[in-house]
Amino acid sequence: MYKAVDDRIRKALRHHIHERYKTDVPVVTERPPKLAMGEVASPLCFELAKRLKKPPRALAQEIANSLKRIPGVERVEVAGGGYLNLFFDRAAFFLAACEEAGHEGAAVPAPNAPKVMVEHTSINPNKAAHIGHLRNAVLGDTFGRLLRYMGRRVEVQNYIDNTGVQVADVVLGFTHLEPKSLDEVRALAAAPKFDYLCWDLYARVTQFLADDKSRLDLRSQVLKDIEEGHGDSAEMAEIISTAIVRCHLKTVGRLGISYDLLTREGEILHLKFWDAAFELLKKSGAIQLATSGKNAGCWVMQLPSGSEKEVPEVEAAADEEPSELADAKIIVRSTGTVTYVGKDIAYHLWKFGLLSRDFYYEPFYKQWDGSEVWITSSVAGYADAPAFGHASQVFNVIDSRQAYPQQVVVAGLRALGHAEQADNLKHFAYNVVALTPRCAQELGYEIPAEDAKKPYVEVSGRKGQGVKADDLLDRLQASARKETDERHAESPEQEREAIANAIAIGALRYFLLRFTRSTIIAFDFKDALSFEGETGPYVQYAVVRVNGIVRKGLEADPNFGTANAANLKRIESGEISVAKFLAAPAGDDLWELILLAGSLDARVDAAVGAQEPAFLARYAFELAQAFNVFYHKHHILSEEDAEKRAFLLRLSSLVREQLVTALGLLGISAPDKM
RNA sequence: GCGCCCGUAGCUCAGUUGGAAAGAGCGUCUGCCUUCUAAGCAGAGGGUCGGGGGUUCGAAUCCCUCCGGGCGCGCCA
Repeated sequence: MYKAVDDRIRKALRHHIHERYKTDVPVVTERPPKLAMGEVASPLCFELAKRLKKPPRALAQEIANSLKRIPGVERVEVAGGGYLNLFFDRAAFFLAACEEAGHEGAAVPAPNAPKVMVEHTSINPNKAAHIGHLRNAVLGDTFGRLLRYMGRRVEVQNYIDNTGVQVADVVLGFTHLEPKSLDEVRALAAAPKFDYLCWDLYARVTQFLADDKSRLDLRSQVLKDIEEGHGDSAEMAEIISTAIVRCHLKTVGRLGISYDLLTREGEILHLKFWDAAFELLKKSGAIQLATSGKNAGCWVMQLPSGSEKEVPEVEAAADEEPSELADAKIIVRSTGTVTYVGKDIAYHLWKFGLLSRDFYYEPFYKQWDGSEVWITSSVAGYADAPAFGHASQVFNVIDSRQAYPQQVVVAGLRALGHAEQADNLKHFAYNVVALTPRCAQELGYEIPAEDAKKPYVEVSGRKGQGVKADDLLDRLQASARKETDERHAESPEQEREAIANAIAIGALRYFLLRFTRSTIIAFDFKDALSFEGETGPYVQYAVVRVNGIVRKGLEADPNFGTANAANLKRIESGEISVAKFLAAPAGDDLWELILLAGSLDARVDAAVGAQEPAFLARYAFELAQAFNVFYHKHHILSEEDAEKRAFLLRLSSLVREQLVTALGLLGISAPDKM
């Protein structure tokens, strides 16, 4: 609601200034620091003053006097050196916010609307998921929810690198360290906690390879077999990666995460996506064959150098390649094999529907929400598969260390003449999850003395270090369950379990979302397991409190519900006037809560615009906090003025609706009680 | 060496395109449960926004420079 009024104001100001002064200045608005300064302010007169060479305050006064009435705005004032302060019609805002909260969220997009693709999770299918993977998945999932809420058509993909070295290493573990037959591996893969078993095995393989470098040849052979897709190694890799993917889907399912499609690297290889992309790249001149120098024999891509300060050194000897080709990115090795960036370019051409090839598809797994996730296939698949791909915009949720290869993919699209797609390919970058030194020590990892003083340390997943996602979830669940059991001993077991589950997920998702993307999260059990302060459960608790009011009201009076419904109508019709409860200054605190509750649209818009789910997490917390203050100040059920009680009740449920919506976008549910 | 990110309260972090007196949580100290669940609320204390220049009517925010930290730059993925 706030955004709607703000948009209206900006539009009116822009129009007014254009008409009156025959000039255009950027019309920026902001929330003034104090309520006494109104709800929307604009400093545009400072800029206008420069253009017109007139004092800003005088201009502001002129505009305030001549501006036509804007719906929803009660009055305009001039403040400070020339600010325009606009004051909302409080009662109208409240009624409109209530109206909007009932059916919030955009309409379902048309089947042929432009598609936004979000790729996230993309965990190597060779071991259990850890906390760092969860940050990726939760960020991507939340962003997808936000896009859907804004009415975009969204397709969520999870890329599976089932033919890479990481899977090869685990195959090597089963063939050389254990050793296990194909059938034995098949049996292990069907048993629970296979991802944990591989976690440990992978760490052992890392050590095995480090002990004797010549063993890397073994790995190369396994990798080659897997890529070519034949032999026992390939079959074992298939068994392992498929089973691990199921483990991952189960783990992220606990957090309410699902996908539309799993795309596998195997198909990109087997269906020759690269061959098609290679032709395009060669034909367009996007890549060149280096004939001399250190990259001789490789097909390379020259990245547009962003800076002009590149000094054209003349150090290159006559027989050397011009230096551009020497420091270009290698796409095809001198052996003729394609690098991973090359495959990624092919994959992204497919994402945008620019490749002459497509995958086959088959249903793969029933997800937590009952939906079926599809997986790519090399053999003619289901005719009734949904139309995947053909995105107009792509977001890749990938950690920020991979910024460079992502740039190469964008440059590749651009070099092929797909400037629009290059612009619409966004690296949704985030920083990794590290551990606090204390946490690392708690887990038994040795850390160097100089690292012990740092705020965070990175641990090695290759060595089997890190916090496994399921372990963390189990701990959260157990902790929430203990608390729930103490508070609700009388409730049935199943209900207590469900409450504990909601709290555990709320705590974890909020913890991962409260940090902005560029922040390195220093993970610590103490913070992650907290249910107090700025946490998910704090927000859930505010919702529970509103539920509690209604429940208590019903307990005290069986007619509470019908009386409520009647009062609602009287408020909507204006029979009960809410303006008197909101008039300044006595009504300021209530108005402030309403204003915040009505600001969900603005915050969602900002979160999507900045690609920053943390904005919404913060909003949910702020609103919960404001509600808690209100809750302590106004005792609703004992309010003697019946009209005021009705109003306070309506306000409470408005807050609840907005909190539930915000939490839902964060992937967090609010239990009835907790 | 080149590129990207970061430096804000004791600790962990916000501060959405430059805007009106710097915020939150945790921790510390002090209060508040016979009234809608204290997973809560109120209050106290705590900051040269890494240092220094500059642009601007206005800078934590933009530019330069220095200091300190992280990451990336492979015929790995």
